[in-house]
Amino acid sequence: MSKEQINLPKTAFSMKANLPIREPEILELWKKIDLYKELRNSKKGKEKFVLHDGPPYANGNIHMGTALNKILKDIIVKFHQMDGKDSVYVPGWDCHGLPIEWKIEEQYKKNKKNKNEVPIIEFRKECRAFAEKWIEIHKQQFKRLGVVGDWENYYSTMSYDAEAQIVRELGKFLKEGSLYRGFKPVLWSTVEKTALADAEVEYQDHKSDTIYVSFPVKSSNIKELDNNSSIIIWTTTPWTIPANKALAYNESLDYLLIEINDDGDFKNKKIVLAEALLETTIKDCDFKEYKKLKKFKGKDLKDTICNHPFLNLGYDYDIPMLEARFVTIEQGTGIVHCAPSHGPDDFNLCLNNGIKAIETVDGDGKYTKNVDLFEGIHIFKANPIIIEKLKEQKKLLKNGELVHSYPHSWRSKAPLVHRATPQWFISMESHKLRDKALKAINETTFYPSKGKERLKSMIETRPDWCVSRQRVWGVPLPIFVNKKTKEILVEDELFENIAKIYEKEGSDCWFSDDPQKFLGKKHKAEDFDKLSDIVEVWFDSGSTHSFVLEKREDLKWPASMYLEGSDQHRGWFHSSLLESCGTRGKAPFESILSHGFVVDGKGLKMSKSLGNVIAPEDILKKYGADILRIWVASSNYAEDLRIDYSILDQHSESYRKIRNTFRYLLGNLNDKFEDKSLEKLDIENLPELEQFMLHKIFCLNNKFNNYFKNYDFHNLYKELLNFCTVDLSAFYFDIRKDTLYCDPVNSDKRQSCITVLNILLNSLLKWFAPILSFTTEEIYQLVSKKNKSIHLENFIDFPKKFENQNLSKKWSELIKIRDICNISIEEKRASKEIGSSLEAELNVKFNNKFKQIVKDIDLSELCITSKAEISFDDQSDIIVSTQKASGKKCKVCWKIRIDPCERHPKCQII
RNA sequence: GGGCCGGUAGCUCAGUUGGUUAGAGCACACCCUUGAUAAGGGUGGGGUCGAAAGUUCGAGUCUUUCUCGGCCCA
Repeated sequence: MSKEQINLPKTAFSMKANLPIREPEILELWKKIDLYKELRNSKKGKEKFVLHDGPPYANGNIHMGTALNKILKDIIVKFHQMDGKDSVYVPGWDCHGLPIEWKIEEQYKKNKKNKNEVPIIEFRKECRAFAEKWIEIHKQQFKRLGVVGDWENYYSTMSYDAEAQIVRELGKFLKEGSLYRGFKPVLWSTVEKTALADAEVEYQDHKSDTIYVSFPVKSSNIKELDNNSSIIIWTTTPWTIPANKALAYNESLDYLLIEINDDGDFKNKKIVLAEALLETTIKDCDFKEYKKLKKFKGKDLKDTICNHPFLNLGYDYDIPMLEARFVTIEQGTGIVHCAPSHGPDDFNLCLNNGIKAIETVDGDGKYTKNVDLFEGIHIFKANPIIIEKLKEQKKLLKNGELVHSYPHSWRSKAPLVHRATPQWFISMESHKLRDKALKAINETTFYPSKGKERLKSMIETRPDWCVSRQRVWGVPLPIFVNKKTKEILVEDELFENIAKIYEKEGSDCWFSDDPQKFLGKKHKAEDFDKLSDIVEVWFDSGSTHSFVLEKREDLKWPASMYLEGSDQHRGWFHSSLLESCGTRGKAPFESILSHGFVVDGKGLKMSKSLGNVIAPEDILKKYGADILRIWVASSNYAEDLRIDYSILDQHSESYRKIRNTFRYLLGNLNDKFEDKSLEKLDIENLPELEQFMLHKIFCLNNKFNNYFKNYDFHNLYKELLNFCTVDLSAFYFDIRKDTLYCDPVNSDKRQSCITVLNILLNSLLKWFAPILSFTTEEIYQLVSKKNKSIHLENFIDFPKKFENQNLSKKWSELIKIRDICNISIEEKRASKEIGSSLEAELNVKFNNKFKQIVKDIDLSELCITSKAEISFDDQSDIIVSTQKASGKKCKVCWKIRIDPCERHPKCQII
């Protein structure tokens, strides 16, 4: 009979979430109402927030890193939308490039098809289809995470518009003159006359000539290094000596200056070599008599200049000594001869020191006219000639042979060489690109702030940007070279003409159609060589700001934010910055947010061999997207993010707490939510506890805003979760159960509580919506008809009158008193004298100083006991004693009373 | 191998300019409740702050070395 007299919670919102089943239904709803369109309509004309999507590569299923990235983006986009902005999100994909080419080639190999027999056009079509297929798969996977965006009008780097604009962008660099032709070494087969990719290289044993060569010192900061001294190098490629441009040492190694006393070319000469390699070198060179003159650190070699061993044969340029970490004491002399045209290390070291590579060997393997004395000689026949010349110049200490692992062509099995081939570079210096980029970095906000230094130090030290690739799946470099003058054709009309053609039919035609089509009427095709290189893919994605942000009406340039993993400091952040600074003098972003990598529960990276890989799909099936979204929100993205099933289990526990908080609210509101005006609320007539809760809401909202402004989600989430747990569940909800269940439905006190529950429901729904996108929608659909979706709502602006610092201070004290009482109650519970706190009666003796605080407070209500007697004196602070409450238990409110229950006088039982 | 970043309770995270016995939530243990019930409440245990050395009256906070991990580069 008593059950009918109380107001128990009732709601259609189930305790069990069943997210893997329910979330797809919510996705259907969003599709049905066209949520993205609704979002745009709802904020038409409002200030825009544009998070520009860094395009993932359209290849392979998404992994945890991708999921993290997309969810983080979605959370931020939704926050700004609810903050009143038009927060536009256009997803994109990166489509060109080698990995897709490889995938298609793999398919060819499987089907015994020869790539060289397939027309480029056909090959490229297959690449395009492959990318398209993955875009569709990715789309579904991203949507399932709850990511809301313009999925119908996504962008891709292979769209005709994109390819056209990339040509225009390159045109800008060409016109400016900062895009120049240089040379860079690639692995080259002189048999097939082609460059080889890493995958086409096999390592086999090969017999090489070895030589020890002396480079006479021209000048040095080490005074003992006079004109009678030489630097000694060792190499297995004598034919690269004519291409030598520098010597490399390691600053942390110890070096020796020794004098040779044996008869021969080096009698009484001084030579330099690494101390650790003295013995092997002396032995190899058959020296018997020598003496050590000086020992010094590698760093002392700084600024030393040498002469080329062929100085007297016209090689009269300086050979600087450069510091390089790749110099080791494994073999040789601890000093490495550098031919920038014939080795990647050499090339990079020289490039960083302003020494450019030139074309020294042609496609057949013969020295070019750039090589004095040896022009026309094939490099594989050059070694004996070079060795002979070195002997003649008295620069050869010793020659020999060595069998070692060496790269060969997988097809012809011929040994390969590093050969400098023509490549296209964007200069960091010629038009002050580096300075512009560094300035732009200073004007950008970084989350976390350490990203700024990271990007800056990369830009400070990076060499010129090589943008050409000898592959086929990409945007062709729009370059014609005059056959006679070797000049590049740089004309706006040309670039615009090519761009217009690409806009219509894409860039495939570059490889198939008559070059005259691109040149127009002004030039004759037969006068020009048309390049077949393509643009490296980082230029593609670095240009997205130009064909997405600038071109689309719904976006803005620069973007409000770029958000990617921290590896993109070297990648997309970097290339976008350079492209934009080169063409527009400014960064294409106002802020950069970078996040760490997903690692396993122990902090190790995920790998198949460790067996610690978790796929987003597994999580969606077992937990649902909202749990994954909680994981994103609660992790500190400034560092690496750990995930395993125990971590996810923990987050599902938190989710249940949050879900039950909502369930309590909904149950007591009987699913009848009323969006009451906060301004009109008569706060002063509410009970103090309700006033205190409004104050709590107000403060939490302030914190919420601050955390949100700093994109500090893990603290924001923690704050929300603690609010649910500490302030609501264990405090307010627990205390107010009595009122909600047992007071008359329309009593002022109960109605005041209902008002606060309404406000709480509304607040929590909105605070959580960007994170718990599905669950908040589920609830919103249940209780609100105002909008079609929770995501169309705005955050609440709480009136200042909610704030009440004095009351807050008072209630903080009361909570401390409550804690003390609880300890006392617990003692009686432990000794089995009482069970429920309602079986307890408190006697609290306060110091007089508490009089003000406790004056109008019902301690029994605060501590959920049946009775509380208080008294005051001047002794100690607070003394609580608990005893079993005497009397009868009211059948309705379960309070134990000697007198009849004032609320339910007829329901007393024993 | 080099550069950068990081290591605080089982987990996710706080710890201002060095200043009392290092905090929160979750998890765990025990107890209560059975009118939020595959829920809810109470109490409690748990950390040589990655390791060592140093600076200091005093170090989770500063310095050095080492170690483990991550990203980038070679």
